[in-house]
Formats: sequence, structure tokens, C-alpha cells
Amino acid sequence: MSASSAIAPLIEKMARRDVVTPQERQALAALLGPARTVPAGKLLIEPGDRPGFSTFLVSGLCARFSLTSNGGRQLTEINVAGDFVDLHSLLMRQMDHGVLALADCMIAPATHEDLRRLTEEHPHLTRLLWLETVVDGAIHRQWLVTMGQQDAASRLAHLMCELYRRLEAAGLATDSGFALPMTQADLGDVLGLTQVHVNRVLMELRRRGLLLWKAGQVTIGDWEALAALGQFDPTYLRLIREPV
Amino acid sequence: MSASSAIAPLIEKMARRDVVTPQERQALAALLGPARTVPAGKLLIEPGDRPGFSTFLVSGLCARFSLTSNGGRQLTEINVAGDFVDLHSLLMRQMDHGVLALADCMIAPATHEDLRRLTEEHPHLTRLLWLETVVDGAIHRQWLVTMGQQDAASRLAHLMCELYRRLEAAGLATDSGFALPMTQADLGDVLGLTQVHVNRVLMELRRRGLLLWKAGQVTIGDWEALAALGQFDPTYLRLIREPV
DNA sequence: GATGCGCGTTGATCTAGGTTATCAAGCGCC
DNA sequence: GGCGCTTGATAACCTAGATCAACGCGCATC
Repeated sequence: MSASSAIAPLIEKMARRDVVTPQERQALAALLGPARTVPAGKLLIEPGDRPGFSTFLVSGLCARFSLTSNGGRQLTEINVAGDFVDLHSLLMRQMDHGVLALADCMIAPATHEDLRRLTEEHPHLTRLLWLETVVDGAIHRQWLVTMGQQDAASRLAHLMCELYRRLEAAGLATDSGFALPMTQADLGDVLGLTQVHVNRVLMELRRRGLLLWKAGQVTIGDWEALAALGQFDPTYLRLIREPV
Repeated sequence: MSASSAIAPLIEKMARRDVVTPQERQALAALLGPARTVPAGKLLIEPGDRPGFSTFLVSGLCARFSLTSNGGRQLTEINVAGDFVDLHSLLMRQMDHGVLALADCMIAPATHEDLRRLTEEHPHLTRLLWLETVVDGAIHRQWLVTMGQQDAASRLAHLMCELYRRLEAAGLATDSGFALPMTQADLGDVLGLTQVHVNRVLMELRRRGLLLWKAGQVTIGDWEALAALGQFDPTYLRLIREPV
């Protein structure tokens, strides 16, 4: 896969937000080093690492996670193709979390040296990359709101709405649903629930015809009802054209 | 208050992370418009606003919040003097949350026009401002971990540790504690708990000698025990010298 | 074809934290 | 000095979700 097609999903997402010039597209494509694959279940990035590059997700699905000393694991964001999974490490230097491949992933590195040079030479593109990390923050805030204020069913509904919209933006959803190759236990670590309770809530949503999740494939049964249950408002995903 | 002394707490924080040149200090000071005060309990920023400037907190204490349609309120971050409370609005354009003054606040605006110009002319300073928003994201992630994986007492302990370290970095803590002018109900909206349960947990921590909170003043009784209970690791606050 | 195992499903029981209500202390305000 | 309002403190009761324990099914391995 060429660097320019590898970076395509990111450019597509950025182009929904602002004009991206041919020179900028070229500069982005030039960032990516040789791609490699990581099989499902392996780590893309170890927690605490100090990478000299940021990792771009060309294809697949992965999740940021933190471990607690009492054996817990919290997934703090799910990343889809077109996301930099640790762009913030350019500035944080030390990773505050790890990144796990949920499905087989293809990733490509962008060295911090090249990224830093880009911030010197392409201020507008820098703002667009900055926006990527800012949207990560907005997603985290939204998850905090659902964790703190909504019950298990609403939380699950909200997550499914978010994933649908984000995968759709990356051209990875169908009219009826999307692939979600993770276990119910993984999902519990996203929502702060046990695998058992995730199962019960899934059953409930299935029974009410809102959602079907079978063989790693989510089928939306009733989008309106699902969005209402999850109190889903996509503003925070910032998928609209407003130049920066 | 002059612009240069108003921006001082931000420069101090940045200088813990990287070298900030005199020209950069000057450029930062030049960002701030005339300061104004907002009394405790009022909003600095309405949710959904499209401000033409970002708001810098010169002094006081405020919190980002989101409301849910079922009457809930979640505070997603507490901001201290030296923080930009909505730097991300430069890129998000529309606010995804509101900002509430917990104590009387003095704030100063930095127009998006000036901030954009700064990103054109000061790449290194741009990276330092970018880092500010990246640390916000790291704080959100840490809160997600505590919300999803820790019980009420650990969550409260973690929050107190975080606030202590951040206020200390801003020169606003004493050896023994810090001012926390908010109600137990507010704190419940931070932790995703009810006021009643916050009260129970506070009593428990007080009984165990970890913490005393009286008349808006937190006194740390046993830092080691508190940090252990909250599983607090300050890495995510990124308060160490590592040039970007 | 037997064996194991990951994953989903289900039931029984327990508990952290929610809900509701009450009361007292502090405090500005008339 | 009394009045109303906010905040903290507590108690009684209730529920969402955790915990623990099976069990079944698909699927890979031998």
C-alpha cells in the first residue's frame, strides 16, 4: 500500500472539516513510514513507552487502555482507520496508556522529528492535527458524561451510536451497521461494566429491537430509538465543515 | 493586573516542561485581552457557544460541565489558575460543554485571530499550547479509569491527589492542603456520585485520617495513604522537563 | 471422535451506592 | 432578632449492577 492511499482515511476526515490543499496532502502522505501489521489481541503500544514516532492506524480497530493495580482494565477510546492512536505522544513524550489491537491492524509510523518539522512548516496542517487530539479529548469528555450520569443500557446505546458515526465517516459502515470485532468482556472494559451485565443489556436491546450484535457484526435495528436512549448528539465528533 | 503578570501562572507551568524564551513570553502576554471577573456560581461559557476567543483563567477555580436530558450534570474537568479553559474552541469552534465558576474567577480572553496568528509565527509555542490541550485529554482519560474501575473512596482520593498536585504546580497549595470552594453536591457531579454518598465517603476518609475538608479548605492528613488508595501516579499531568 | 477452550448465556445471591426524607448549623437579609 | 436558604449530616430503604457459579455451543487440535 502506498503512503498516499494509507493516509487517505485521515485526509478524508480532515476534508470534512476544512479545505486540505494538494501540498498539505502531500506533506501528510510524506509523514508515514513503512506499514506493518499487528494481529488482533497484541499491543500496538506498551503503556509507559517513550516512542520516537506516532502511530497511524491504516486499517483495523484498536483501543487505548489503562490497567489498575487491582487487576482492572479500562478502555478509554476506540480508534478506527484514519486515527492517529498516539499523536499526543509527540508532546507528552511518555505514553500515559497502552494501545491494544482489537482486530488485525495495519499501522504506519510518523516520526516525531517529521511531525515537529511539519509544525514548523505547515501551520494550517498543524491546526488540523491539533484538532485530531482535541476531538479525542471531546470523546473522552462525552464518555465521562455517560459513565457518570447514564445507566448501562444508555451507555451502551451511546457507544454504538458513536462508533457508527465514526466508522461511517471513515467509510467503514454500511447502511445497516458495522463490524465490531471485540468480545463482550472487552466491551465491559469500555463501559465499566462486567461481561455478565453487558450480556444482559445487549439481550435487552436486542429484545427491544434496537440493536443486534452477532458474529462481530453490529446491526442497527432502530437508530432513532438508539440515539434517544443514548442521548446521542454528534456535535462533539466535529464532523462538519468549519475552517480552522 | 498587567497582561504579563496575568499570564504568569501559565508561563510557570510551561517552563516546568520546556524552555520558554523571552520572546515567547512576550508573545503569550500579548495574547490576553482585558481581564474581567465572574462571581462564583456563574457561567464563564455557555454550553454550545461559538466563542471568537479562548478564555484564560487568571485566578479562581472553575469546572467544565455537561448537562444530560434527564437532569444530570457531569463535571468533566476542574481548571485552576494558569489553565486555558477552552483553548480547544479555537479548533472545535462550537463548545461541547459549558464552564462554571466554582469560586470567584478572574478571566482574560485571547482572540482566536491572535491565537491563529501565533500558530503561524511561533511553532514551538504552538506545540506548548497544543500540549496544554493534550494534558486535558490525559486528565479526562485518568478520570475515565477511576470512574470505570475504582470505587467511590478511591475516586475521591484520586481527585484530591490530582488537585493537590495541580494547585501546587500553580503555586496555589500549602504544605498541608489547598482551598476547594465547592459543595459536596458539586463534588458528586465530578465523581458521578450523589451528595449523600460523597458525604459518607468524606466521613470515612476523615475517620481514617487521610483527609479533612472543612469550610472550603482541604487538609491532607496522610498523603501516602491517600495516593495509595487513589492509585495516584502523576505521570499523566506531565509536569516534568521534556522539551517539545 | 474426544478434548479443551474461548465466548456467550443464564441463575442466585450480594452489595455499593442511589433515593428520599429529616434535622441542624451557618449565614445573609430584612 | 427572626426568617429563609444553603449546606452538611444521618437514617431507612431500595435497586442496578457485581459476584460467583454453571452450562452450552462452536471451533480448533490431536
